[in-house]
Amino acid sequence: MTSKRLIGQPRAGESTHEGGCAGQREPVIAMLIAARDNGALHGKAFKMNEVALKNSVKEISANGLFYTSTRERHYIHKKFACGREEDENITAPDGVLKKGCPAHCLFLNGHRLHDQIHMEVRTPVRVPEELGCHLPSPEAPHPYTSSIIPVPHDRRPSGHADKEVMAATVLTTLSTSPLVLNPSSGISGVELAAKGWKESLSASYSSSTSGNWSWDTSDQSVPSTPSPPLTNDACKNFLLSSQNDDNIEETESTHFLFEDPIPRKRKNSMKVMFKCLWKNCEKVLSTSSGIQRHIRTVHLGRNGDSDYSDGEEDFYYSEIEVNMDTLSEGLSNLTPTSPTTSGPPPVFPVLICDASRFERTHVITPLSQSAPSALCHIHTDHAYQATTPVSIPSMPSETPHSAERISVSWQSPPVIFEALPGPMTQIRTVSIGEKRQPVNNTPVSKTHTSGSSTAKPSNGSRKPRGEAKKCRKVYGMEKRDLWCTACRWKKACQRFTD
DNA sequence: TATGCCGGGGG
DNA sequence: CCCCCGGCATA
Repeated sequence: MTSKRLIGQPRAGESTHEGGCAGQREPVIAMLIAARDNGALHGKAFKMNEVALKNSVKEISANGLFYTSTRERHYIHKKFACGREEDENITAPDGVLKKGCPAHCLFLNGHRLHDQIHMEVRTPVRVPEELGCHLPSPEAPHPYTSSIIPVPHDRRPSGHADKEVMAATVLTTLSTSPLVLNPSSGISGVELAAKGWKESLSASYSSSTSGNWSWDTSDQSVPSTPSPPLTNDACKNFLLSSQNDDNIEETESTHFLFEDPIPRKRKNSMKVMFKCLWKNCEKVLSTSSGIQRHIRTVHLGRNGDSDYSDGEEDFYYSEIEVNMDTLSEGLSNLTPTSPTTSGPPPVFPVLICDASRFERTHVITPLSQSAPSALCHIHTDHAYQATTPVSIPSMPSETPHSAERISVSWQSPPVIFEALPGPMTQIRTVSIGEKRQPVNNTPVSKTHTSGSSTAKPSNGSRKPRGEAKKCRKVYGMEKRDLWCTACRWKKACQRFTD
């Protein structure tokens, strides 16, 4: 998973935990900031983040600064990382906010915090022009667009930590939920997510902050085409990893949440790389120092010999993991499966990597979490006539495995978020309905009953008898009224499919 | 032999 | 379309 480092995030070796800074309250707040002068943006609320901000942003001082804890900062940054990618799909009418813009603009009561934050910049910001360096492009992420604000550290009531994490998880999940993918709904993904947010969280987070937070999303919020936030690697991976609570390997995102500056144990096949995020620069180096040096010298135009770093480099590279094993394995599994296979379609990490871009992804199968059909034993008559396959309508059908995106789909829209009090919220996908087989997880997988390939293994038109106990066996002749309709009609049982 | 289910037919 | 059943294939 790709996770950008935060400004001010300690390097390897430094303690990142609270108190680890030995009294020096770690300045927090990495914010964002799209250099955006469009006044029309004011007032547009990015409600999705409203609650998150309420909880992540702990305090807002009179001068407009806000404080977070380290963990919150990570979360915030995470979201910004997501947002940034959204930005990449947007062509701002004013031409200001464009690809590569590192973050959004934060508004407080209609005023851009950006302006105020800049007055409090702790880190001396160097002006590249003064140093005679070049800017990669006018649109490239500008170093000044990020700021570090020194804040007292002990402001966070620790009791809220889990809620915040939960909030983060839910928010991120909502932003990538398949619900958002439905093109038929006129509601934007952001709004949907916001709605979910408010519904699920507003109760418990009534109003600890009276501030009128809003995120400006007027331009970047929703792509006109229903291209979902799924294209966002960062968000997606975050979601996926959070869904999979028993994921053996610690993903980058959890890693993120718990602020481990150094990847802990990894599988042998995992290779940690550092990728330059500078626009049009795909440089991938194996060491953080290397990538920092690269950024410093190549992009920031600083003296390569100098070890001085104000942390800006951190903002321009991301840590990625490259799993060679999974990569090859996943690709080899791309071969179509036999149409007679009645089990769950193969689920594998769909690792796509175009030549210059490495993205390690963990694709967690929702199938493992969906209830088996026998447990969702809802009696529906005329199930016999019902159509079995479930397809995700909004998934682009033309390129199931497009080179750029990872194909992930959920089997059923209803997603229930269980707001557990634990530090990590579990998110389960619950499928409802009879005989909804573990269905297509990727568009490439076949629809089980698709008419095209009924491809019988052998001659006859009769399909082999299933293994599962059918209604007749389960209920017996005496309870024939409990049978599914198909069984009653001596048709292929639709309740207990194999 | 019991079961699963296709094909066909009646209403 | 709903419902039923003859009859075949299979375990």
